[in-house]
Amino acid sequence: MGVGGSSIYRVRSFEKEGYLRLRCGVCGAYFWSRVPRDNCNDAPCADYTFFNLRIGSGPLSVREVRDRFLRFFEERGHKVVKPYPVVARWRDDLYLTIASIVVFQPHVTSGLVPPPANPLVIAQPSIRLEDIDSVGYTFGRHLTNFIMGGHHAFNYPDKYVYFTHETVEYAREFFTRVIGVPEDELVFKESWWEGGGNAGPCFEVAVGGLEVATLVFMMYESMPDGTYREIPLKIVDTGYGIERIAWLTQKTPTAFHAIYGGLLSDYHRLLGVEEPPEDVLRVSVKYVGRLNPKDEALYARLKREVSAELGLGVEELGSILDRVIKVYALLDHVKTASLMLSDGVVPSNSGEGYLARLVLRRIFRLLTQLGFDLGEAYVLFDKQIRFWGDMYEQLRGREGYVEDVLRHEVGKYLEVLGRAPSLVRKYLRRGASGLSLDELIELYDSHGVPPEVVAEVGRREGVEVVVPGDFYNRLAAKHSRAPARKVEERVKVPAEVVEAVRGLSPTRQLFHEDPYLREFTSRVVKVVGEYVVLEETAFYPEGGGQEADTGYLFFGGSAYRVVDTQKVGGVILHRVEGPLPAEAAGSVVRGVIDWERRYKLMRHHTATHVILGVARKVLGPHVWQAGAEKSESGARLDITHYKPLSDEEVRAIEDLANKVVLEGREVRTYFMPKYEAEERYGFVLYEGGVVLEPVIRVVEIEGLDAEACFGTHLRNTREVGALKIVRTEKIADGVVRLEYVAGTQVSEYARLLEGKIRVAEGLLGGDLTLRLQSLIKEVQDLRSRVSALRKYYVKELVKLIESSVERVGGLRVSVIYLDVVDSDALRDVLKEMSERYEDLVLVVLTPRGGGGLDVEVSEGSRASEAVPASRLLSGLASLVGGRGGGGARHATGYLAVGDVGRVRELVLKLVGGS
RNA sequence: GGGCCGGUAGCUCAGCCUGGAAGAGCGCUCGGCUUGCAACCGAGAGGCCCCGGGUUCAAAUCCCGGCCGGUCCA
Repeated sequence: MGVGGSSIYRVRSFEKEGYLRLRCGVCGAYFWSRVPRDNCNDAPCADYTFFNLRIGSGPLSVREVRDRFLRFFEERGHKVVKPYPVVARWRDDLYLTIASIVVFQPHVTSGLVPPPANPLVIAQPSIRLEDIDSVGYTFGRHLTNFIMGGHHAFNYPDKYVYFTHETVEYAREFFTRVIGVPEDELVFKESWWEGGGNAGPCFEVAVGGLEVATLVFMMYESMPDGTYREIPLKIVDTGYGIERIAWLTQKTPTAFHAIYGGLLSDYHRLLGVEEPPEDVLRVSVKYVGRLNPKDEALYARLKREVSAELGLGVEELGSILDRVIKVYALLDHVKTASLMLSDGVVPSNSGEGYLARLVLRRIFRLLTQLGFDLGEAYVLFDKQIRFWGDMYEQLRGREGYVEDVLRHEVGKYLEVLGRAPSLVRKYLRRGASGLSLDELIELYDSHGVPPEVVAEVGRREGVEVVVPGDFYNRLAAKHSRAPARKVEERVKVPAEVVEAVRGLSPTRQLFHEDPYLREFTSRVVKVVGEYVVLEETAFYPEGGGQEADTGYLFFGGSAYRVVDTQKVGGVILHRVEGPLPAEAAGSVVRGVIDWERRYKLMRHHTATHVILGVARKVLGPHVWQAGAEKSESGARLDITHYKPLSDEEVRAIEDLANKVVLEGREVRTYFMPKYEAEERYGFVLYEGGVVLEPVIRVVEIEGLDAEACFGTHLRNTREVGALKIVRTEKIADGVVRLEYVAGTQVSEYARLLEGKIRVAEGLLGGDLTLRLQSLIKEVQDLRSRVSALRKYYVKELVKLIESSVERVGGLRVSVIYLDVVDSDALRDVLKEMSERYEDLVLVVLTPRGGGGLDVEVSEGSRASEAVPASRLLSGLASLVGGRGGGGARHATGYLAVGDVGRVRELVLKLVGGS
């Protein structure tokens, strides 16, 4: 395939059309152009000059560019593939669809599954949040959502489609003929692409300072040591920036004008921001290609230079740009959030939900800065949904959900902001002056209070808070030491066993052919220690959230208990108690599974599909499985939902689920090509997890649910018997857990409840409710009696103290011994007495385990000056042994003697002697 | 999934760093002042200091482990 060295960049078209290989005077990269030029024609090396080009196509909308792009490649033998959701549910290493190739990773790129067509073309809505800070400032070069036009060819060792030459020729032809870019303006810059563990050379295609496409030739795997290894599959991975191309053809001052059309004016009007004169934008846009406005110094320079050129005040220009950039950012962010939400993302504090919240919070912050009432934010979403509804079909019909979630998120955001002032004041109070960077970071990191808000509160408190310009960079630096640790798969089968069964042919899965099969015979393939491999088996191996089967293997007149079943590759391993003799290999065994256990598992598994399908119906299509577990005794299912379930909702789910059970819907299981299944059922298929096989097993409950699932299921929902939700709980923000039981476990559960009630009634001696009522009354009576007695106790105590007072050196001293202690009442008395008599020294002794005495010393204010309580106590302790301490008016401790009389004498002596 | 912050009266929180008699404001109850209300003045009730272990003479406070909430980052 002619791969290797830099020759990969020498493609036929360049030679044929007379392109020159040149070097950029700014960035030093090599590039190809038909005419000599000093730079690579891409920002930031070049200014935007595309406004001055004559583009043959005339102005094209985003939709028109997309359609032309698809048609162009369709006419050249590419099959058009329908776009995928922006939330990458088919991947567990990525939350968002960040490029068209993501749609085919990792199942196709790794070679496990053939692509749906080859070559193919797709216009994939994509979301990238890493440049979210720049959105608006660059007038549209950065966007958080865009349509990536990708044509892809997958070259296998035994099937070659096309590679570099054709790819470059397609690009040349598309841009010159379909879009009508003058060929002399077309530049192909040599570059290197890396991502997702793969790498390869690429061309960046630039026109008039604008990069409009990237042509990647994925051919290496990035190794951990930084080197590359060639992979057997060579992939053409291209990305055409549909929005940028539309901008190029429309030559509007910003990409937002080109993309959002009439929405732009609507947003200005709604947000109360005046549209700036066109020359302000025209002049500014020339600079934003070159100056990165995220850098504050460069943004300031941009304002200076633009205002000089226009003869406007820097201040005036600055305030225009600051506001209009926020409008642009809002157009972009609201569209991104709408796409994410309508794909069913539930905002949360983890997972993809967090990314949705991140975008929403930025929106709220921008709106607040523009003085817009957050309560009205939905209007902005509504506009976008209407505007884009016929181009992005997932947006339609989700308005209610978007509005509801939005209201909910605004509420949460306002709550955080509401907490901000007191929080900031707290930080201000404890510091000497102002706030340190660490404190600012902590406020944002731990409490979600952005530094602007901190500064604002600080101002109102009369404290100047300095926010460093690179705050967010510093924050990121603080977080960079947190490598995402790979979740370690729990190893359930020892490595040497895995090694020993490698290469064995897959076990025939009788449990799929007939999930009701309880007994079978099979030849033994291999015995590895306590593990047995059979040719075929009805034992279900743990997987798909269903526990492993147990049972018996019968061999040579003995029964061997199967305690666990696991699957390694396609080989099923039975772990038996008491090893099977090695000579069993080759002979026939009889297997019997523990049917009662298995049937309970099947009931709970099918019940789980029912509950999920029903929850989606009751709560809405944003409900996704976030985890599940089925056991013999019950099952639980975690679903994404943005608020806790009400009792009514739980009841509705339970009722509808039982209705589905009663209706006796068929549960069908079949194997189906992956793409056909996705087309038919959508990505709800992957509720239980991602499947990396060309043919997937689909379990479908008629009219309710279809999931890719490995588990064993009932034939009909009627067999579930009955369903009872026994508990719901919010396990994380945006995730609700449902626990339920099915079939005979419902009666088991009822029995459990009954048992509890019976035990309680046994303890109470009668009817639960009646006895509780009378008990409560009894407790109340006892309480009032106790408080009456306590008053008496207090009075007696006071009498005791007063009658035992001895005068020593101008102070009253009382040493009393109590063997029944009501410590709350005692403390009250001590406090009161020491306040009443300022010359009182009061020592209370109570018995302590081991023969010693607990001591509490309480003194009036004057007494405490003469003989501080703690000194008195330590004096005692040093004489008789013990420890203790406290303050001048109160001290506690213990003494190592039990002789009250002796202690009394010592106290009198100590007080008198001081 | 990980980091950080928090959980004390009905509510909002202080006290925790540096262990020694559980606090404030609002709300509540009663009384005073008022034609009445609000305000004001006075008195009072209200606490498993999230749970479980540990250290200590002594834990709201220190240590360990949980639970719950918040937040930031993947």
